[in-house]
Amino acid sequence: MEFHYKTSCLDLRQTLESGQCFRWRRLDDGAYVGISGSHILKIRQTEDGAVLTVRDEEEKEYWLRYLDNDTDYEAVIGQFSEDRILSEAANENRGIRILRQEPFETLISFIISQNNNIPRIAGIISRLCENFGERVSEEYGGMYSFPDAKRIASLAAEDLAPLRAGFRVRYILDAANKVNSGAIDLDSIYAMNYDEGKAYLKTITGVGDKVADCVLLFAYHKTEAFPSDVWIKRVVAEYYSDGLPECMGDYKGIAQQYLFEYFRKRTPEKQTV
DNA sequence: GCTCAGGCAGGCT
DNA sequence: AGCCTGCCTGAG
Repeated sequence: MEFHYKTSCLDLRQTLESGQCFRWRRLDDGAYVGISGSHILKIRQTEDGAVLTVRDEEEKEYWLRYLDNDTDYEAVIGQFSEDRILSEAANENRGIRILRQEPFETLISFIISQNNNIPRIAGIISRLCENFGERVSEEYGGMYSFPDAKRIASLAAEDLAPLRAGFRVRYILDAANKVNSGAIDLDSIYAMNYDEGKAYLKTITGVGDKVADCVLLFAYHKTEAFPSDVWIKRVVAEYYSDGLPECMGDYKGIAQQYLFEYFRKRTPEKQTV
């Protein structure tokens, strides 16, 4: 079925190519195809929102949640208007959504992201899914699920060599083992506050402040998280050395995404694409 | 050869 | 607590 999702503040390119997710593919006609869990979506931009191609009503609801339909982005952007730079960044990138992704996939993806660049991160994740995920659909040349913790925990470091993930392999295995054994219960993090969730995630080897913040923001939608990467550190050092503006409130994570895009666009020589 | 990529662990002070 | 340093891999 096709569902016409009428909404503001949803730009597929800004959202799906923002670096918060790594598995969306852009088709020749401009539409995007993605998979999350066992859910598959084809989505195409329209003037007033997007058209979703899904199997049934239940799938539609899954994807609306994934796309963070419940957050009022207009209101958040309005709140940001008190800070000139943030306001400009937000308005220029008003189509960005903070996705609600699957926790385990998000955890592994951002462990892989450390000291790495986006094309390579996407390549490693793609090889992980093709080698160890399940081929859940023959559409679009074959769609693979993200392997679950049990599957990855069953592997040895040498099995993961084809990923070419380097020193991150032992982190991937530690995370999968902790989740598989129950030492880490990812579902329990939904009910935790930001500080609790961060401390909990950091008990996984290979998860530091940055990775924990990305997981809390892009999987659990804890918008207080402000992932501080090399780009944002430069921005904060130059414009917010006295502290982040009050108007960010509990939406620091959304502000971070706007600022990240805004400044990344303005330093093309640093881009790796 | 070199540096850098949306960092982190481990060791040091 | 805060500062180093090394790290797989591949592109420029």
